[in-house]
Amino acid sequence: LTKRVSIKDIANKVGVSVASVSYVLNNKEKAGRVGKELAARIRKAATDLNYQPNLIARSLQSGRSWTIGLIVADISNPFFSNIARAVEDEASMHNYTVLFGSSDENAEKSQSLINTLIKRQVDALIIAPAEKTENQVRALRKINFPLVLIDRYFPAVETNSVRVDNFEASYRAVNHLFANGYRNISMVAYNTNLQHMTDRKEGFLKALKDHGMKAGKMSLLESSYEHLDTDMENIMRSALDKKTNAPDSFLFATNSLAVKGLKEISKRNIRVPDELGIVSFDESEALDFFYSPVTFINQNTTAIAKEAVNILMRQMENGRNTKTKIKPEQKIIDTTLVVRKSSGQKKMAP
Amino acid sequence: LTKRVSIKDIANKVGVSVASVSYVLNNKEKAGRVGKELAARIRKAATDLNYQPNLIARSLQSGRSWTIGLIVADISNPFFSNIARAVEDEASMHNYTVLFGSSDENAEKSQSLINTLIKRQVDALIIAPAEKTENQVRALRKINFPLVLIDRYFPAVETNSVRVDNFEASYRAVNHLFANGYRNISMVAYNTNLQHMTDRKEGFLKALKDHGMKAGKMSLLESSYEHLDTDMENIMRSALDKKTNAPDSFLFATNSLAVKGLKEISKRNIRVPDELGIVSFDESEALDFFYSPVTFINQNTTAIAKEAVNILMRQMENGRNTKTKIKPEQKIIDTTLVVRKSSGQKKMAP
DNA sequence: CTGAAAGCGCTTACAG
DNA sequence: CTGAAAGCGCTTACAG
Repeated sequence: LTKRVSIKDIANKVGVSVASVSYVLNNKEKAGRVGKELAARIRKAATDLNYQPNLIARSLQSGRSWTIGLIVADISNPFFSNIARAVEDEASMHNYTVLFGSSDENAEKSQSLINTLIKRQVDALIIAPAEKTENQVRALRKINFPLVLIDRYFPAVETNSVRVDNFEASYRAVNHLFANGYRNISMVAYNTNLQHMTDRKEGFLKALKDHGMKAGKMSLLESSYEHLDTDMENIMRSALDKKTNAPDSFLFATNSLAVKGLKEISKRNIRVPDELGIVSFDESEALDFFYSPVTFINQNTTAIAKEAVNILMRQMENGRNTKTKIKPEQKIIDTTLVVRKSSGQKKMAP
Repeated sequence: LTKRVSIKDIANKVGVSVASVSYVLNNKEKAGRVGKELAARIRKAATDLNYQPNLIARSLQSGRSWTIGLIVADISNPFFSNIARAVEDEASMHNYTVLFGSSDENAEKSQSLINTLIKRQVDALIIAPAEKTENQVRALRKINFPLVLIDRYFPAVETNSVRVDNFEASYRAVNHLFANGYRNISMVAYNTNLQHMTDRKEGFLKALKDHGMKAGKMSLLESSYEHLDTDMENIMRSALDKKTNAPDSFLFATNSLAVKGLKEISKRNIRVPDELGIVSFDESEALDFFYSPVTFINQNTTAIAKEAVNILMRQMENGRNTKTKIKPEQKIIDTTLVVRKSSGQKKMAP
């Protein structure tokens, strides 16, 4: 790698001090500084030498890296890659670049990513926190580190967060299924204690109750994240192959669960929606291409990402101007229930 | 944000020089340096103060940022988000972190991303280059910047690259369709001059020729990237609604094209594969869930990403040890044709 | 209008 | 065994 040209090289070439070069290149000649003619020569030299400022040096000096860290469960999951794209776009509008990492829902990995990103001096973090990382978030709050949680959140930790109303979204989905004639509704969720998932489950259970439907042992089915494939195979088999009192509809709590569940449904000769209704959280191509396009709860990933970045920008700006401690913001983004064929009117058994 | 603790704070607390602290924290006490007892005290102080080294300062000093830049067309495209994930994992094994950016197939945006990443002192770049960015790659080569192209490449530029044999993959796909009775095969591709796309088109045309099939004006259909939706609607309409001599099969050159194409096919009452055969490049959930699961050419994204990172690691290592200029590596990763229902035996018209 | 100097947090030859 | 000092590339108050 050939040696990069620095401000010093320009100074030498023009025969002037590095200070003058720096002022000119930062457009700070005002302040009664550097004549027009000299400024022009400096700029020309910079162009001629193809000078690119070393932002690392500038960061060390200024204490700002103009970098945001993004930690999600898995960047290859379409929900998160859509968020990543929107974070990238919004951050770049504010001259920030994004460093990312995938936690794999693992607390240790999450801690290690946070440490790495902080050592790299990111100015702020956007985190979709994994289970059991509550204390990691608390520690960040304690040092007053600019931070916003997305998707998931910890009710007991006062911090910025952007998410949807998961309880309400589930509740509404069940209402919809009920209105279309389904009476034996099952939810398939992850067996995690993360609050957003708990909210989805509780919204589901509350809706069952409000409609006078009982929650039996087939109502709330849970899969682990680590053994998704085998868990989902078992769950779907025991539900779909049940002789009596089998579920007549499913609410999937995430797109990853829906994908696995739909594959099991496809294997069997079940007519959707005639015999089985389906609703899922999250947008995904799988839902579009399932033979009976799947009704889904659309989370506006772009809005979530945008809002998260903007909260950080605003607070960092304020933090620089005032000494008063900043009050955390909790933002709820609206969801939309996109109704399609999979949850159409149930055909009653003859 | 509370002030971060530095090596100086530790030195003050223990009553020792920053040099000693630095040596200990870098496990360089050997070299006849710092007694065991002192080293222990320094380490304890570091832990007590919750010291995290400032990697930006270290980078400025060492000239290495331990950061890799990744530029793709769009991080929210599953092909690229899978690559991003694999790059992340492989890079992290070598203690590198990843900065990413999406070029949107736009040469100006690509240049701006390259500039940003270089100013941020990334040690190397992994780029899926957009059209008309050949000179950007040349400029990087000229300053001997560690670089590897993935997915796409420029035949006229000698540089590292990792990709598949696109010509061969297309050729094989056509062979497969031909063997299953299809004689009026269309390819749907992007209207770009990028070589990987040209290779796919040429493999297709060569196979037609070798099987004695003529390439008519319905054979090679091209969509723009910018107006994908409307272009694909038009392309598919004119092909599918043709009264005579309509295509009996499609080879889609990317998953994004396939998704749009399959939606148009779904709208019509066409039986796949009886009336229409389909093969696509790239893995995707859409292909799995199409009512007739789609045969696809699987590019091993993990292998591509891993290989790209490893080429960079190897060359940076060598670059540090020798003065001899490094020879570029071109690596071809094998593809697999995953045969499924959509390209099954064609039913002859009665 | 302009230069010399200090400093951001670190590493590492150089003296003792 | 240990400290003082230079330097990575930049910015910015301080003197002139």
